[in-house]
Amino acid sequence: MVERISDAEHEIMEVLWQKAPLTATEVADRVADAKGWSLQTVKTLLSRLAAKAVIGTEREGRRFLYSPLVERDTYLAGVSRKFVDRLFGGKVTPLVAHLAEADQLTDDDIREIEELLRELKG
Amino acid sequence: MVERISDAEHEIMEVLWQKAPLTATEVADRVADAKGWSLQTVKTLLSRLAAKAVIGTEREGRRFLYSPLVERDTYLAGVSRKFVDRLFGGKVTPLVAHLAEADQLTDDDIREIEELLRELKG
DNA sequence: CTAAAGAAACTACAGATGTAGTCAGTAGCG
DNA sequence: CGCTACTGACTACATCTGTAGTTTCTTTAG
Repeated sequence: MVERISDAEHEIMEVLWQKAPLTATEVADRVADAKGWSLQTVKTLLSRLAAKAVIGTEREGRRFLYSPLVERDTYLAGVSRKFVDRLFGGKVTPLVAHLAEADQLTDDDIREIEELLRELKG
Repeated sequence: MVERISDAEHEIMEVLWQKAPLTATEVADRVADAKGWSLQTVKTLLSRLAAKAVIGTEREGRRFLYSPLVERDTYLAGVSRKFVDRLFGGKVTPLVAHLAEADQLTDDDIREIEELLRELKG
């Protein structure tokens, strides 16, 4: 089981999932727009992720290169599962129903999901 | 927007959503099986929820009766939305796809969701 | 060679969270 | 009427999170 990743840490992971390996400074540059964190904050988050063995480090001269050790898909699958378990007793239908009620499903979404389900059955 | 409810607090909410109003002791009894928390812990959680105005209190003699002030549906809708936004860019399809890949959708689930979608389309 | 700049390591610190313990008041039992 | 037990209020404390500051080492420019 992948260790819990906090919200801030998740932002860092998204950057690394998009491109890796990256140095701390490169990661900081890429989150700067969205979050405006200082370089130090990003380094702290990278350290914590490394401590959890969610990312790996590789020395390159006097700095480190960071890369994810966990696939985005693997992580998302785990988190989704926990989420659905905890809030919807493990059933996906009520979740979809909720999102639908809250008008968060467009017609396109519905078509996409239907197609996906057809494939699953096929 | 409903204030953030922590995991432990959520357990308490589930009890109150199932039946309310309840006294602190009653809530404690109902979570005891699942979580084994002390009465004091439950009281602390109830206080925190009350401080967040997620539950309301009503004096009954020398004790309090607690009831949810937020509907379960409302809460779930908000949380689901945040979840899907944060992890799947707001798209439900990839979430369903993930759950499906992880074999967390049974044939029955698929049929249920298909039916739901049919209804949504009217 | 020396000083500045960059990088990691270590330290900080307030607020949230999980999990209680203790204190003080009150209501009922004997 | 005094003591016991139940209840809420207040206090505690370690860990996690968000968000850095400070120190120390090293490399590179002048």
